Amino acid sequence: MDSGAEGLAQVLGLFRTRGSQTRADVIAATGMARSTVNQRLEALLSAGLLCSAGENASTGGRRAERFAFDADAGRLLVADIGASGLRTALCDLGGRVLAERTEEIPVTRGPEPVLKAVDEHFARLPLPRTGPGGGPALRGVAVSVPGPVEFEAGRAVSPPIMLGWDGFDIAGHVRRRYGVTALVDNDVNVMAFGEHRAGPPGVGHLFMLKVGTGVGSGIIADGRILRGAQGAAGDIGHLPARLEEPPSPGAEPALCRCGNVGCVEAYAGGWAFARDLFPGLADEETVNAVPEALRLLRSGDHHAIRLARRSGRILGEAVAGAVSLLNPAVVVVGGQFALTGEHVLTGIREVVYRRSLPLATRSLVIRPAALGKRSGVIGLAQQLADALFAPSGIAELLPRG
Amino acid sequence: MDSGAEGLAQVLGLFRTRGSQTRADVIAATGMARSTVNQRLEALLSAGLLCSAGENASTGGRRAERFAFDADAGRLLVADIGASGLRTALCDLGGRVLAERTEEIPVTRGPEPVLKAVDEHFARLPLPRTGPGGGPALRGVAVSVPGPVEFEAGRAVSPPIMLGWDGFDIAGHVRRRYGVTALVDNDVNVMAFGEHRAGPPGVGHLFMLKVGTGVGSGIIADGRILRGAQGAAGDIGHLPARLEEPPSPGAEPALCRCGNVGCVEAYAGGWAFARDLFPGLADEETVNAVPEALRLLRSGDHHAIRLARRSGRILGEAVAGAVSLLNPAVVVVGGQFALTGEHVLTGIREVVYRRSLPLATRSLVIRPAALGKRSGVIGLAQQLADALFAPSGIAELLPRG
DNA sequence: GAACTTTTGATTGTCGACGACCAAAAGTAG
DNA sequence: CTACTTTTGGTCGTCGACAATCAAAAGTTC
Repeated sequence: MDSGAEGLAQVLGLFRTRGSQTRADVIAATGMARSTVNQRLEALLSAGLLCSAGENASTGGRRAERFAFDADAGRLLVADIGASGLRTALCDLGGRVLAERTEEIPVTRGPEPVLKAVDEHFARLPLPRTGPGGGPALRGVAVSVPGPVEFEAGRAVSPPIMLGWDGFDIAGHVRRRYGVTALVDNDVNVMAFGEHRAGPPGVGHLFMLKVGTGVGSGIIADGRILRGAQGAAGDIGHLPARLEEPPSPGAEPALCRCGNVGCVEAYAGGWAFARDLFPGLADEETVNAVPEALRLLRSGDHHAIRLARRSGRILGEAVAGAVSLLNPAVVVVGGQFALTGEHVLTGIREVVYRRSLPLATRSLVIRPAALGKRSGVIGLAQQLADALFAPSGIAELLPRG
Repeated sequence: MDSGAEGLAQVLGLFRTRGSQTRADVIAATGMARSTVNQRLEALLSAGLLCSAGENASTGGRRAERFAFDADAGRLLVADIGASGLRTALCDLGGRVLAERTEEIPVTRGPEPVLKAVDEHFARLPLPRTGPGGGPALRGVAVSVPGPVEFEAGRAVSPPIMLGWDGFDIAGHVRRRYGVTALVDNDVNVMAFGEHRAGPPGVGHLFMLKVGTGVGSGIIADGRILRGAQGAAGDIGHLPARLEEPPSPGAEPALCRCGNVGCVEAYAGGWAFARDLFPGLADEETVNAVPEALRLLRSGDHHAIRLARRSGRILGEAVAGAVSLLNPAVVVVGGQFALTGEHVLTGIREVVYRRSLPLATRSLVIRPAALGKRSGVIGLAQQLADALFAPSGIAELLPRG
């Protein structure tokens, strides 16, 4: 029954994280006996999860054979559902994007229409029709949504901006439709995970800030996603904002779409940026005006730049708090608004390095998302691959039960 | 070499967390074979780590024998070093305090004098002179300090308020002196751990706020202490404070002892409370005036109560941020200032329930430290016991290597 | 007291991981 | 070509975990 699933996962994990390895490398890294390593390698090779990868240069004798994880042994479908848009991708098992599609669709339409759109994307992505000999098979599907997720159950819980999604069993929906492993997570969590994996190994503590239409964050602590008791961790966007100038007398604090007032998002999110850039806009119009606002920012409009920089500083205040609390090694900034020019990032840096404590900032790196707009889909694929290749799931991938 | 250390630790862990168990319980919980369970139990019994604990009521046949972790199989010495005081304890292996001592001594004296004071405490605690037949042996020593700690190395790093401790190898010092396992951690981390273990099982996410002379916090995420990249996580005390009233024009933001201005601690910590309660006090005197200020608060002085309540609200603003970010299941409030009456706690509750998001607060519990002033020492003992009984360390506790 | 339950102790054979050993393969240095 | 290195593939005995079995011990119910 067990038959070394633990060891199989350990060996496979080695190849997934460290790339190609020789037998001797595996023995040194795992501490397993040579005979055991050979057994595991043979099993993984015959399952098609490993492949030969050339030979080492000789060090005086016979050259050592290298093996590598075969990312082409299967395919993953992922859907990164944002507040206002959708990005889907076909990935290999290593999390590389082979093909992708995007679409503008507000998540507020509700689960059925949005997941139907996802299905259409998946149908049009060039997934090889999964036959026994017809190319790599589909191994799993992963979906992220812009709100809290009860991770084990794969369902959305009390999402503030996802009308109609509360309690919807997303994982069940997907699993029924595609008959493979399904995974659901929060959108910023998966971005954080993607950036974490893309970064240098050994960095276990990462803070991801997403500044798109709204503002959210994801936390990697000790290499794992920090979800909190109800899966609601990382909600930095609805913290009360600290403003640089004292509010002018009589001015009311900004109303936020979460129903509260004075949230970070209500001053520094993408929609707040559009609202401030185009005064007099109706409330319903601000969200739709975000793309236009970003165009203006990209074109170098001075007023837009000033506003973006100010957003960055307001965000910086919140991030500085998170840095003091979590002491991450790196802060990654992503999302459409933050990735439009360097203005938001500059504002964030300005405040964080001034505000946070010396020990926490001494070697702190604040950088834009290395994966750009693909942080989410890549993070989804990485997390899904982790789930597939965990000791509990690895048995299914081997032949003969 | 290995000989089932993994399994031994697993079985022992079962008894440590769930109390007394029968053989059948262990088999059900671990999934190990009966023969294996018997082997492990025999080993642990002969090592004196388990003991017999009566029998079950019969369910129709022979009564099942119960076994329990024998907390008296060894002793632990722990020292909880705070900013202004020291609390040491002799504990059993279950973390129960058998004897304790306290002393007022400022940590700023430096490592040698303070650790010498710890040694004197240890010498006076009724530790049975550890002989082969002379009572339970000393198994480990643990120390906590009020500043960031590089946990693996067991040394203090860049502590803001611990002059002269930077880089001091506390664990090495202790290990050399007592020749047993030594563990060093941050004071609030160990309090968080103690409260976490004392609370109901299954609560993996806890936020600990300590309000004593200063202000600090400790984070339990997924059942483990969150330390951050440099061991500096949890520094809530030196976040910029959000004040309820707009600062009066011309008023300068409060100077903090960390060198910055406007920190939470500079408005809501114990020394700030003393400063505001006794205006005109010299800077050097405020810290020493804290006990007197707490006496006044305890006596029901109206002004003191108002100030304490205000401190609570300022702390609440910071805690609300942490709650949104971390989504803990419970917030525990400890420290001398917070434990003097309910005033500070009331202020915190007032703000957190108003400020934080519905999902995060729906089932959030905010409670005072269940272990009172002993959170620290008990947390130290618990953590030390965990380290001793981990798979890597369990071999040393068994006879015959 | 007899029949039935349940726990416990002891034995045995199977299987997988390990480590030691040997021999073949592949290459380098002279 | 020869001697030496290094990797690889295989065999084999040992040991620990497991599962199955049997028998004794302890207790309940009738």
